[in-house]
Amino acid sequence: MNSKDIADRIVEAILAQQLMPGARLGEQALSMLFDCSRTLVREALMQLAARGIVQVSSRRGWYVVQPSKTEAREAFEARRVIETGLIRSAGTMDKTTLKRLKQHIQQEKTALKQDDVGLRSFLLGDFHVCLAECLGNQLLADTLRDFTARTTLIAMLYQSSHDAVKSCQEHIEIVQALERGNKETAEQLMAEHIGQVQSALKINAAPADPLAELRLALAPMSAARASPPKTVRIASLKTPSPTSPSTYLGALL
Amino acid sequence: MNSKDIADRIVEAILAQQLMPGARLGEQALSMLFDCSRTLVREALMQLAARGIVQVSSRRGWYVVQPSKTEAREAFEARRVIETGLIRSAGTMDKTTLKRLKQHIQQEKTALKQDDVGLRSFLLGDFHVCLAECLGNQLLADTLRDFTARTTLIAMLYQSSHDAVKSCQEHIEIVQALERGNKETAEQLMAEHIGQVQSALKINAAPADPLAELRLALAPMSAARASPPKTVRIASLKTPSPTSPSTYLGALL
DNA sequence: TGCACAAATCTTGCATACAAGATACCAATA
DNA sequence: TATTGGTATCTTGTATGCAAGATTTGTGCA
Repeated sequence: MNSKDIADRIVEAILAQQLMPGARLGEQALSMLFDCSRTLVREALMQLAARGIVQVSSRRGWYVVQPSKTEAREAFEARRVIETGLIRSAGTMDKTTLKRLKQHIQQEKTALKQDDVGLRSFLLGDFHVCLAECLGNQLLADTLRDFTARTTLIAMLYQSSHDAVKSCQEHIEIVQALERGNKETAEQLMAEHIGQVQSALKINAAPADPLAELRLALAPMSAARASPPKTVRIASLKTPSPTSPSTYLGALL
Repeated sequence: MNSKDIADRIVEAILAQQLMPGARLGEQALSMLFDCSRTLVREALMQLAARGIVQVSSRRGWYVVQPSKTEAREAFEARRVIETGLIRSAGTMDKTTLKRLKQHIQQEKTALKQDDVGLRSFLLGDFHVCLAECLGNQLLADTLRDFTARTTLIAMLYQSSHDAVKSCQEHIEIVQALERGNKETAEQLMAEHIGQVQSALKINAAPADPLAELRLALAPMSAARASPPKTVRIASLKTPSPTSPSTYLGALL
């Protein structure tokens, strides 16, 4: 268990929407979880900070990033630029490569059927990384993984209403276009696909409500039952930056 | 002096061609140089490793990366994809932005006149980062800085014969096209510009020969003079991975 | 009750100590 | 001379200790 494994695990958890934006990543909690010293955890977090996945607030703690609206726009633009550009500059794809993409889509379908939300989210994002690898650029594929983690966080933060089934369908169409050798169409479809995901964001909604669950769990009763208070005071419940460590960190195991 | 400063300094030194590919970055040497403990140095190196700038060989040491031919191709393709895509997806540029770009080019010209090789190399690379910032995407600008560091290392490794004056001239033409609002031309020029830099590489030359100087300095005599030994034994001169630490690390001050 | 202030606790920041592997060096031997 | 084996040295890998700032908690007071 080295620092790279820890970093990878955290990124995976984000891609699977098991780590929310703003989630606390305490050094001690992680060191206990991965059964190692804080040193290794710190190294992993430093690497993730360099990749823009987490950030540290001095002597307060490490947190999964909460991209601002500007950062959200930039992340989607970055993905659009890279993914369409990669398709455009690609040569023709051989059979083996197409097979790999089709297999990936099969996995997506399976995850959709089984309603495995974590795996589904991971695979829908991983498709784009896989495609970049298939198009022969590992450097951009790695970059894209980080950017996809970012857009996944953005989707969680800005309450994306995007439909997973639709997303998968769009992946299918992109691969079909590539199979026909119709790169222009593929590029166009990819641009639209990313645009779809982006425009499904409620970018003006209250960003990041870590109390949503509590609110839902505690609020309703007073509304339906006897004399409700003038205003629902739940809003004033003290806001613990994230939920309890165990809730979030459990996702890493 | 925190780990970010150290990392930044190392990247700058690479962009200024003051750190060669394969250069050794000893933790102790750096900690003495920056007057801090190995801990901070390690954090910096970890961040740079995550960004693909340095790599560690287990219990042997840290080294500036030496991109393979494949990685070289990927890095140039990545830059081409990102920079042309960024121009394509950009809106119109305002006066302030154009002014900044022109100022940057003025700096390039000054460095060229003064024959300041380090500053020249840095500025020629930084132009692309600056442009990305001007086009309104900090995320891609940061990514591009790392990729530019990579291509700078590649240029050093594969003995680029590219002309700095020509490069600056191409920058001028790109900005002119942008000023005219002619994005298609700008995109085309950028693609060609990056292509020029790439094709100036001697990609099939012996990559990274730290002994080149010694070889040239010591070998010729025996060939022209009296009874030469059967084989020139220079090749068996022990190969010190890089030059002495002081030579390289001096560049960081 | 509400508020202000102080103490206790929690969390990261940084340095250092020691372990362990890799390399270089040196001597002994065929 | 060339090679082999062993030892010393160098370098990173990891854990831990302590300092210092931030936050939370608790307490006394009005």
